[in-house]
Amino acid sequence: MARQARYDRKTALDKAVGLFWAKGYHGSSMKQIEQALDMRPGSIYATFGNKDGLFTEALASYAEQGGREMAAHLAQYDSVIDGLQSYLRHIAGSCTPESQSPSQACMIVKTLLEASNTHTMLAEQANSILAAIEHSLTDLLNQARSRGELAPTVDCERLARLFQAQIMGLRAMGERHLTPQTMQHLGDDMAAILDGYRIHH
Amino acid sequence: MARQARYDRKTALDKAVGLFWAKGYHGSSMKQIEQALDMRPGSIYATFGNKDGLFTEALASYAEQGGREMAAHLAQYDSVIDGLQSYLRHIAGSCTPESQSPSQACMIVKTLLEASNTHTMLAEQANSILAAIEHSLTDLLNQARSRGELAPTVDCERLARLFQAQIMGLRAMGERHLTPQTMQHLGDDMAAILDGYRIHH
DNA sequence: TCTATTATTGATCGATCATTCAATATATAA
DNA sequence: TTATATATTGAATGATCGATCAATAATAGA
Repeated sequence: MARQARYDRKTALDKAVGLFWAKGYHGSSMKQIEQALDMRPGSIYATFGNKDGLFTEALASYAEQGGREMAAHLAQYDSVIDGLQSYLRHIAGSCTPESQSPSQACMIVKTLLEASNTHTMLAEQANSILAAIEHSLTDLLNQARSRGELAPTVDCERLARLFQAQIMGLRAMGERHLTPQTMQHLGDDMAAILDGYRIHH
Repeated sequence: MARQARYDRKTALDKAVGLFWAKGYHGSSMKQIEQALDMRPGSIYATFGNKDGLFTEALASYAEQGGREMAAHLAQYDSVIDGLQSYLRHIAGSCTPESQSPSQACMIVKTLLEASNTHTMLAEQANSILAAIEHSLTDLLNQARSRGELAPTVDCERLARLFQAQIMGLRAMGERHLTPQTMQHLGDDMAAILDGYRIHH
């Protein structure tokens, strides 16, 4: 009974992620958004409400995809710690000059830092995403401890936050455009930290 | 032979740091800058050139002050590693809700992430400041190694970058507004990383 | 006091900001 | 085909952006 939308919502969101991840909320104008999504203002506002709504959906989409990628990566390993170490090295390795991603730093962290004093709603969204990641990391580490991968004395919540902070630091360092080898070394050094929490030394 | 300036340059820069550190480059409008500095546009432009010039000077001022504070902190300790560990704990402890600083995250890192795809000049400035910090950390660690504080096999450049990444991650986590105890634990856990590089293990 | 020099002011500039909406196009149901 | 419903368009909105500059104020030397 009606005309069908020319634009696929998910495709549009992916393009929005590409722009917002690179330039941030304040750094992306509606003009640039129109260009990136190949949509006219009316369509954008009809579909996503406003710039805030589009950013919110883009950030959620980014987080979901990131979560899926991390889960897929960890699924390749029997050992949780092996998986997390490999994940750190993988992140370090993907921070190369020719990586085509819009930015090396995490979009969630970029949003948290950009919005904390300018756009409370977005900062809170970033915060709750990070809390959810922290929580699922804690679960994962608790499983690892139960399985005997980690020393029984390990505080898995603390280790989860330490790991999360490593990712933040690693990816922020990625924005410095260091050499691939330097980034790889940093990933290795961060991975080595986890060895200290394994059982048996 | 001429009228004297009503505004002290350093005082104005401190106020600019307060605003830019909190809200970032794109998040701070000239209107807000006028208010923060209690200066009218003409005076601001006559003194600092333009918004970019003011931000550049503010960032440099922030970095110098940060460098002085870190040096003062380290000077309290005979051991370099002790000093760096204490510095990590100090940062963690200052990320409390009642800390009156404009932001918990580092302004240099905030600038790097915000400007990397929107304002190349500012990103390059942030980059070179971080490179300078990395370099002086490397020097410091090399001294520590010579003094027998660190294992002879330690790669001090790598350790300097690992330490820098810890600070980035720690202060980014500070923006999450976790409890003081949680932040303190994170600082402790990061400090513990350095123990692994000491001589004797 | 007068003159030269610099600082400050604040109205104003064109550009760009996010957003709106009447007009138009396209699809489905009848 | 016709009527209905939804999607798209793009010019236009008022607000705010960073920046300018002529007018005014204040200080110094003569």
